[in-house]
Amino acid sequence: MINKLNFDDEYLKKLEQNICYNKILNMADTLDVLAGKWKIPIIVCLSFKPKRFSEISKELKTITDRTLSKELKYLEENLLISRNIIDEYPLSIEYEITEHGLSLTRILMVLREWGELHREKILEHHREDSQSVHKI
Amino acid sequence: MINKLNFDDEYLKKLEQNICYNKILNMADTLDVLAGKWKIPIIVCLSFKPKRFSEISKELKTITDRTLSKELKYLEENLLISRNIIDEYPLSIEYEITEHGLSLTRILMVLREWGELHREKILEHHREDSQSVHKI
DNA sequence: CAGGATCCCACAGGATACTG
DNA sequence: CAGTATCCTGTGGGATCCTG
Repeated sequence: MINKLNFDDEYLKKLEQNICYNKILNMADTLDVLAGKWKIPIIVCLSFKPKRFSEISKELKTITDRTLSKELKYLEENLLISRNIIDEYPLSIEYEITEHGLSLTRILMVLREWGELHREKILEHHREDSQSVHKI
Repeated sequence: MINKLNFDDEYLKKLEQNICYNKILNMADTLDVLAGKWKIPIIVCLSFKPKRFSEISKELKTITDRTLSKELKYLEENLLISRNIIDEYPLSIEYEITEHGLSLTRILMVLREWGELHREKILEHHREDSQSVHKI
């Protein structure tokens, strides 16, 4: 989670002087937690209520067991979800979003809002493009 | 930029009913704009002032020309930066962040803040772990 | 049911060399 | 200077099969 961006030493110094370096690292850390195809869907899926492995798998139908397993482990290590053993025999486990996981809600809201804005911008720009083509 | 998450049709329906589907897509779109090793550093680098290809390359020392070229094109297509031709002979081009690009500032702030919080959480958790080890 | 083990492919991004 | 073209490698994640 540290120095994913691989700046060279000299630039790091500059950035550090600008107090910029750690800021960029923190951004990268957050992106890391949300990166990939399935982390957000899993988080959203669990944000409604705790669910079991097979339930999540069913809801996100196209996810593979392997990937779901890895992602759940990752999210647990990052304290975003907890893995609760409900029954020993037969084995029954429930995944639940933590408070820390819920603190991502604000991020997701902001991401969603900007995504909407961005989509508008892009569409608007393409409309202008096709208009100017017609003008010619 | 559409349906990167590859849900199957039935799940899409459910999600659509929950108005959840488009929200997740918008989040994914925003992440897409920020994903990868270099997009944020480039945006931050240009957010101070317009710069030329070689200047950016120098500041982010370890980036390759190929990657910088591709990323600049991507960011331009997404209207986050503009490519301004300063001189024809000799060729001189300046990259400048757009207003839309600056609107990412809020996202980056929120990402940074959560990244700090997250780092604290993780470190705190590891401290607890090592304490309980010492207790034993 | 809740996963681990293996194999495989597509794609991001680095290294290097070349061009208008 | 401002890139493009080729080649190459590491990694995310799918497919498939296996286990406590």
